[in-house]
Amino acid sequence: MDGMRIGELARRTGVSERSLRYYEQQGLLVAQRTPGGHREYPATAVDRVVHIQELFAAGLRSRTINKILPCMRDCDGGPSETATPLLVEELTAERDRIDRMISDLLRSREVLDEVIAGASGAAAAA
Amino acid sequence: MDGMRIGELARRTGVSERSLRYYEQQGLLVAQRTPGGHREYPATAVDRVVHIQELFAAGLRSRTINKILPCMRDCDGGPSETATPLLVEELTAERDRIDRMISDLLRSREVLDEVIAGASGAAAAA
DNA sequence: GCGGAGGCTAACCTCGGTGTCGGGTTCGAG
DNA sequence: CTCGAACCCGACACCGAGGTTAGCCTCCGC
Repeated sequence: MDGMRIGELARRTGVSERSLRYYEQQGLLVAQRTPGGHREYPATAVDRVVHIQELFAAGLRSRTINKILPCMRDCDGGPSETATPLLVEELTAERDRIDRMISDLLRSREVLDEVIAGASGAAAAA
Repeated sequence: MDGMRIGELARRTGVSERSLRYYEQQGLLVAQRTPGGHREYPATAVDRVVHIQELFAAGLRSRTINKILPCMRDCDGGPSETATPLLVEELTAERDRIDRMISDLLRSREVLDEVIAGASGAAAAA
């Protein structure tokens, strides 16, 4: 129920051990250490890692996640820090970046569709 | 009117010499060589580079562009190769990949919006 | 033929998350 | 106590378009 080591956390979250160590290196995840130096995670770490994964999946960089995490409630059970307007601004900028990527990709798809249509037409004509 | 070297092509297209050499390395652009080894481009290269740029701007990778280019008419004045069904299939796969990226990003934006909403709410509550 | 502008190649760096490898250490069951 | 599994850390590879540097060579006008 309580402590687990990195292997089990990896198994439970589906995240590789490598990534978990990376998260720690980036300050996203903290771990107690056994006297021998092995990482020891509390049960709440599972949820935290899941949160981190969601944010990574959202295309955010570790630096950004680092700022967001302390503001998320029910992330670690701890009291959520107050979100500064600056943070909100940064997150909004981040969302705009994603918006731009989406419209770029939509345009990509259009171009590709045109090419496909042209290619199909050529094939049909030949 | 006819031949030009890499510097002029770069100037006319606004693409760096480095990129032009990269395009050649990727098989997107061919160049004659002078006896001394300098690249010699025909006037039509300008249009071709512009096409390449459009496709890059559309977010396509060089590998994809490499497949598309020979099928585009009025690209180089040459006869457009007949699009094989295989190519159409590959392009369609590429479009599906882009579609997946788009839906991933849409979900990402949702997640981010939730975080922003939460953060704003926390700030408002504080 | 000389000099400067322009071109050539090869090679390293960027960014960021993660796979992978290697060599050393620790844990825990038997 | 011993052995194997699990863990530690550091470091390199990767992807992709292209910036940048270094050292050498070519082109062309004078």
